[in-house]
Amino acid sequence: MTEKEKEATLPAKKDFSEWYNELLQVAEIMDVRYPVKGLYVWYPFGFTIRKNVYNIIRELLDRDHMETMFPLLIPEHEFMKEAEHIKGFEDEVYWVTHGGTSPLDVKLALRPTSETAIYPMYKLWVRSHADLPLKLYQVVNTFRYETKHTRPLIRLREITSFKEAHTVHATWEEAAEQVDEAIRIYTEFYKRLAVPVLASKRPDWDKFPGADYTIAVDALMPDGKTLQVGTAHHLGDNFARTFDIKYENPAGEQVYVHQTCYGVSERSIAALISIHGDDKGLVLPPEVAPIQVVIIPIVFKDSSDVIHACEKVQQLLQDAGIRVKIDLSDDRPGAKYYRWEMKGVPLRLEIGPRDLKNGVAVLVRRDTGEKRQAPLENISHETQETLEVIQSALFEKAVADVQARIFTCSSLEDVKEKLPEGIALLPWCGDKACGLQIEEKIGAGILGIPTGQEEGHKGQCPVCGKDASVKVYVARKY
RNA sequence: GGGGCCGUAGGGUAGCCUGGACCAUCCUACUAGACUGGGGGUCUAGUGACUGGAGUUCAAAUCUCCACGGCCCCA
Repeated sequence: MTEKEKEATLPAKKDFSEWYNELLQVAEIMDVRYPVKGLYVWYPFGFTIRKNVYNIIRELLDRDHMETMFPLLIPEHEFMKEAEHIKGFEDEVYWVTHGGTSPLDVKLALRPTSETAIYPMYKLWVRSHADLPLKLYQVVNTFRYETKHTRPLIRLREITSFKEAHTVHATWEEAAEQVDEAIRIYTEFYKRLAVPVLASKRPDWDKFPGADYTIAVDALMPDGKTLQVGTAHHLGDNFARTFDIKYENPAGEQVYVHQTCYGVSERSIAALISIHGDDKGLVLPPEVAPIQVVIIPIVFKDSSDVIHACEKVQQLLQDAGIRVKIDLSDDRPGAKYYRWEMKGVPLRLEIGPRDLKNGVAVLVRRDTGEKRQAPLENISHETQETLEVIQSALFEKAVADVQARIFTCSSLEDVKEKLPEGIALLPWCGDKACGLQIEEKIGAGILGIPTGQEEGHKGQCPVCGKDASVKVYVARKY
């Protein structure tokens, strides 16, 4: 087969958009053929990745959050309570208007997010300072009527996997601390996916509708655009006043609570796939790979001892807690290599008659292609160790890539030149008018002020020329 | 928000402008069998499609309109 024909299976990664769409299909993540715009179907293989990814976020949250589940439908009068919130979402809400053939007296919204479903109940649940803090989360689907270009896992009409946490605190300061904690949790979560993220405080005009402020984490995609993959919002007492959520403090006074909410979605999986994948297909970090090791028996006529050896190895690996599969299909070995490379299996193990004679197996890393022999006698230890090496190698490589694509700039021309590659760091005076002009002049967005940045003299604002005390991330956004 | 292009087996294409028969064609995929087997195998025999609706017509994959879906450009 010629090189050209091989490429026909999957476009090169440098053609990122085509590569992404095709990969979802060929690697069996999502089937994009569902006949409604913006809705897609999880293949079982993709869904297993999802399961593994969400197990991690659950593990992290379950340390001090409780999982819950609220209804999908929100009555109109609750949804319409918070003015800012409505303004932010009204254009993208689906409404249920009929029960059978009869019009409903009260229209029901399909949640675009769940604040207005949850907070009427929080009003009932929160009575005293002893009830606080309250930290709940749920993993649910949400609906947004996107009119722009929809894209699987990234811009959806049904977000199938929205993990949203909603916390209640006694004071504004405690809530602020929870927002920081949320960002720490997300950073750890993404590290487990081997995805480096940048945290920044969103500018005021880009915060969550109804929030005091928003801190978000972004991932840098291969095409140089950033993908917002997690947000944490300080809601102040805005929703508490709207939904009348109060507690009795030790002094016996009724006071409004302070709240936060924070979420991640299947965009996490979009980032995971895009950042690590290559021209041959998926590259999955061992943590989330549905199959961590695939064993390819190299069989000739009558080579039942090869099969037996493979089964024995499979058993050993399974006992060590490794997700392992033997490919016994009657394809040629080469065809199997390509198939499992497409599926992103981190480690391939080849065993043939030649290896048996030598008492070894051939180990092939998916991320580097590196091939080496390992003795069969301590195969499970070798495998385990290699998987760990791959996991951290993927993260380190991704971190280095992001670092190399953040550019310190001082002028708008400079930013324009650098943006196709990645992210710019630019001084900004903090004035909204200047910020909007920056965005307009370079045709990109201000992500925000990097968290942890110390204020001080950072140069001149490229618009008004005044002294700037902060630098902001600027990037082309999804 | 405005404009343009497109929709043919599971996937990729030809045919459409200029309506017509025949099993519509090729690559791939899938099914069955045989030979094979250390990087996408070969042969044989099969399976499978004109997005949906309305209109024009003796006749529609082809022309017209609407819907749904996809892609691109501009703001």
